[in-house]
Amino acid sequence: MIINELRPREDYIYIRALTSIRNSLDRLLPPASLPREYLIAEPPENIDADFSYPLSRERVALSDQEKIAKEVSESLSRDLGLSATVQVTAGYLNIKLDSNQYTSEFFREFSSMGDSYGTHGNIRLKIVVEHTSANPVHPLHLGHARNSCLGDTLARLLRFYGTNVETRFYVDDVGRQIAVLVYGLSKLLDEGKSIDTLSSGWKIDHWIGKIYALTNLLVEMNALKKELKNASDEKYRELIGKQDELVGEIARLRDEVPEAFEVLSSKIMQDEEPEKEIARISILYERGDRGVASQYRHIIEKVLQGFKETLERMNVKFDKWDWESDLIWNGEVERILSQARRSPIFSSVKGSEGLDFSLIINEKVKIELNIPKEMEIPPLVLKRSDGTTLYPTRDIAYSIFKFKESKADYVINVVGKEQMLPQAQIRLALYALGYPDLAKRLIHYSYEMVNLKGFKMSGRRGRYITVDELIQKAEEMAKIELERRNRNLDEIQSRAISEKIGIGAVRQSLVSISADKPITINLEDIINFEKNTGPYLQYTYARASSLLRKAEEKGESFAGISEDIDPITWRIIRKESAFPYIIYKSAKELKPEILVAYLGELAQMFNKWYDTVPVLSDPEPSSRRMKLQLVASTRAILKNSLYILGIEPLEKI
RNA sequence: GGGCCCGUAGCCCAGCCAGGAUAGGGCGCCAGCCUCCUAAGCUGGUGGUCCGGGGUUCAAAUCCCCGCGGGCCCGCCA
Repeated sequence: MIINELRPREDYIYIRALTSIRNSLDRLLPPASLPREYLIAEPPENIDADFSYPLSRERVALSDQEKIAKEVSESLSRDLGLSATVQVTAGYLNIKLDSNQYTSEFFREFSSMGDSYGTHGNIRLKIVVEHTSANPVHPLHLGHARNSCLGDTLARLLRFYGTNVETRFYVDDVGRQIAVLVYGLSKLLDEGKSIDTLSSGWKIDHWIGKIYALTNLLVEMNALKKELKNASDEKYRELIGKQDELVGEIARLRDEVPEAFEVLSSKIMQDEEPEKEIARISILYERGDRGVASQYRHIIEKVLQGFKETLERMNVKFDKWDWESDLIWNGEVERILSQARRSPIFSSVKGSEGLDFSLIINEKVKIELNIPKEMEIPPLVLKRSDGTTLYPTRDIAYSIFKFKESKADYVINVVGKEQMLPQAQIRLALYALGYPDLAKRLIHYSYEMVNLKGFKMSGRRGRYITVDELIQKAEEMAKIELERRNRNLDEIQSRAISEKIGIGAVRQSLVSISADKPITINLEDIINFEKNTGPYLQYTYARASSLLRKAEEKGESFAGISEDIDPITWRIIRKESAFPYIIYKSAKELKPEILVAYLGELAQMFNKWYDTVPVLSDPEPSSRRMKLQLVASTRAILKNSLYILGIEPLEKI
């Protein structure tokens, strides 16, 4: 999963050095099967060098090794005007750069680029990131938190890199789930009250989540009761067990929304065939029935309002909100269906209209569309027998819409791993229906599930931890930690800071783990404030900021570098000069965790340096000025990175 | 039954794509550091059959094969 078009900007010193070394190796060595820059790395700490390359893998004669060392050194001097001593030790080419020359070049480019340090210019590439897209039937929960943080961070990262990014939220308002909610809610609204009145005291999406879950459970109960009537003895026992479970779930919700429960339970349990009614509503909505549509939209807008509040707290914003139903009403979905009917892979699947991919699928197609070799793709049913559409059908239309409407080069769908198969089917459908290029540029950015220890989450049953609860918990913990330090902050300041720290903790932790690892957490784990966390970065930033504030007050200058650069300082400078490369790499590979890991290392180096090296009290002016420049560059890198992570920098903590 | 992913210290994770120097961080635990720029910090110590077994290679946590354990998917749900 990479964005192939992204290239590193060639005028950063770190990237120039890397390129120069790679070029000289390529000149003297036989062609390699992979770009040699991948293997040019920082050596272990006990080796006194800045870059190294494992020459032993190249099987070159000893005499040639010397020649290579000489060429690498000469080319660095020629290409960058940088003196370097290059030696071969233990099969490694070890390159040691002139730290003074390198440092002054680093500071020069840093000061000339200012706030944009680390970007790669404006790339003519449009990327759509669709993420979160939660069903508007319950509040955002832990799984969505991971989705939102990943999606939003990817969008910010690509934007910072220099591509043109548009974020989109798909309002999934068609299908059974939402119809269940409308069915239940309409029973309550029949009494003549408004949603706002009924939900008073609740955050609207939280209340609606309860109503949805309760409706679902009562509908299930209704069906179960009927099944019980004509069940055999053996079956009866099994169903009774299931009933007990349902009763437990319902009782839990009854206690939370007692008034709604009274109305819903009597009405739904009396209903002869709730499923029929749910299907009827759903069909009417797809047809665009005015009454039903206004009812639907009214309810969904309420839930979206709740989503927006939560997302705003997390610093997540969307450029566009797309309604699934619009794609049906404006004929986009019907167009897909008629294209499908004309396609050679159109077939009858279990008596319904569908696509049979077995006719087009082969190894080449699988590779092109990023589908695993061994994966079997079952046929895709496009329509229910009642004539309504299925989600993948609508999503085919939506995929094309995203490409067309945004004039996108890539569309990234941040969607759970469990939807791997339908996502693959959508790519195949695009491929088969005449959009092979779009199919190749539709990326399923998949992430694994988030679970709570000892707790099975279920939206349908109303069992989940909401993002709002998560955030609140994080903020409370941050506040306690903040106030324990005895700062004289008033309540307003204290709350403002702890909100930002709480979000920092949550956002950093959710993107620091690779997306393909399942997360099982307890709330205390996700929120911590020590090393390698969002708050640690915010703290480091605040430290750097206040140092610079003090320096400015004293009228210090930030120019010039000192004669001798000590090893700790040199390490940080090298690290900081790699920042643009890290941005390039994490953007190209769509891996924010690369950036996060880098930031943890940088912050740690800086804190270590900060503790050992006096800055403001350094009596030597040139050394003091260089140190201040280093603090400034650290601060700038942290600032840009925190922006990418959607975490607010704090000037003071 | 088939597929995808994960398995690295008591716990959480990076490294795997692109094989290379004694396998890195963090948490925890133990011992230190605030008359000095923010102690959400810093220093030192503790802790590893890289799930197991084969294979390829000068060299395997990394590549291949066979297993084991866990998660998810295989619906006219999304």
